[in-house]
Amino acid sequence: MDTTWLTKEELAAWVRLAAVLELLPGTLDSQLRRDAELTNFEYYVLAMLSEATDNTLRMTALAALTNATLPRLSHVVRRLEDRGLVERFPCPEDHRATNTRLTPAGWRKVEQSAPGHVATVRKHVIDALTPEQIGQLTEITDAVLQRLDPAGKMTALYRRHDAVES
Amino acid sequence: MDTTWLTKEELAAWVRLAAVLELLPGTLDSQLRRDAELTNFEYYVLAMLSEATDNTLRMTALAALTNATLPRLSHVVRRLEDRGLVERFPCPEDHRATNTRLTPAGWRKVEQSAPGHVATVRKHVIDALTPEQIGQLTEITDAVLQRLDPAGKMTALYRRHDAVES
DNA sequence: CGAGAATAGTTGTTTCGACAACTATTTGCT
DNA sequence: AGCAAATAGTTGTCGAAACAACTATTCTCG
Repeated sequence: MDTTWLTKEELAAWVRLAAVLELLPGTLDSQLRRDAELTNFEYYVLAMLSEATDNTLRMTALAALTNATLPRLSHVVRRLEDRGLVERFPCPEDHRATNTRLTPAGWRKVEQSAPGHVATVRKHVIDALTPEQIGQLTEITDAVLQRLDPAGKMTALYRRHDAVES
Repeated sequence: MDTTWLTKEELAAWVRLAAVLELLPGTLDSQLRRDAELTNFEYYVLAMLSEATDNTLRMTALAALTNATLPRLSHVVRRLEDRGLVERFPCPEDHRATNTRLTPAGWRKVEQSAPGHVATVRKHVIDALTPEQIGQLTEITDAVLQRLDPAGKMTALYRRHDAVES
C-alpha cells in the first residue's frame, strides 16, 4: 500500500495543529491546577455534572461526555468523592448502575473556578481569532469530529444550543 | 474582576475544539502503539531527529521542538536508547550537553511507522477538510500559537518550509 | 424459567509524566 | 584567577492513565 504524503499546505496546517494539541492541554491544566487544584479532566467532569439535570449523571453517561474509559472515570470520581465534590449512590432503576451527583461544595468549586478557566480559554484561543475565524473553527472542528466521534457523544449536552447547520 | 463569558458562537467553537483536543491524541496514540509500539510523543522525538542534520540534536533542542521538559525527555530518550532506536553521547564542544542521535534501527522505525501515522492524520483530519479549510486552519492555529508559543519553538524546524505570511 | 451473554462498574498492576532534588560544566564578574 | 550564578542533564518520588481481571446485575431467548 503506497502512502499519500501531505502537501506543503497540508503539512503547514498539521504541524501547527499538532503543536496546539501538545501545548494547549498543558496550559489549561497548569492554570486549573494552580488556581483550583483541579486537573482539566476533573474540571470537565464537574462541569458536565453542573449542566446535567439534578446535577446527576450515570457513570456511563459521564464517561461518554468526557471521553473517558469507565476505569479511568471510576478512579477520578472516587478521588473527587474523597474531596467532597461529588457523591455516588446506586441507581434505583438499575442496580448495576451508579449515579454521580455534584455536592454543594462541588457546585461552589465549579462556580469559583469557571471564571479563571474561561479567562484562559479567551486569552489563548478565542481572543486570538476574528469572529469570522470563530465560525471557520466551528465548521472545521465539526468536520473533524464527524470522523473522530461520529455519534457525537462528547458534544451531546451542547447539541440543543446550536441546532443550526446540519 | 468580572468575567466575560463566551458568546453562543464562541462556545460552539470551543466545545468542539475541546472535544478534538480530547479525542485526537488518543486516536493517534492508539494507532502508533498498535502498529509501531510507539507513543505519539516517542514518534515525534524520532521524527524530529530524522529531520535534523546528521540525525542528531542536543537534549535541550529536542525538548524545545517537542515541548517536553528536560526530565521528561531524559526518561523517554533513555527508554528509546534501551530499545536501540537512539544513542546518546556527550557533546564535544560543551561537556554539560548530551547529543542524541537516531540509530539505523531508529531510522528504519520511523520509515516503517510514518505511512501509518500519516494515514491516520489524513483519515481523521486532512481528508475531512476542503483545501480552503486547510488554509483557514493554518491561519487559525498560527494565531493561537502566537499566544501559546510566542517564540515558535515547537515549529522551528518547519519555519523555513513556508516563509510566506508574516 | 433458567443459562449464557451483555451491561455497569470497581479494583489492581504497570507505565508514563510532573515535580523536586541533585551533579557536573560553563559563564560572568570583579 | 576565582567564586557565584546560570546552564545542561540525570535521577528519584509521587500522582494519574492504560489495560486487564474481576464482581454484580440485567437482558435474551430457547
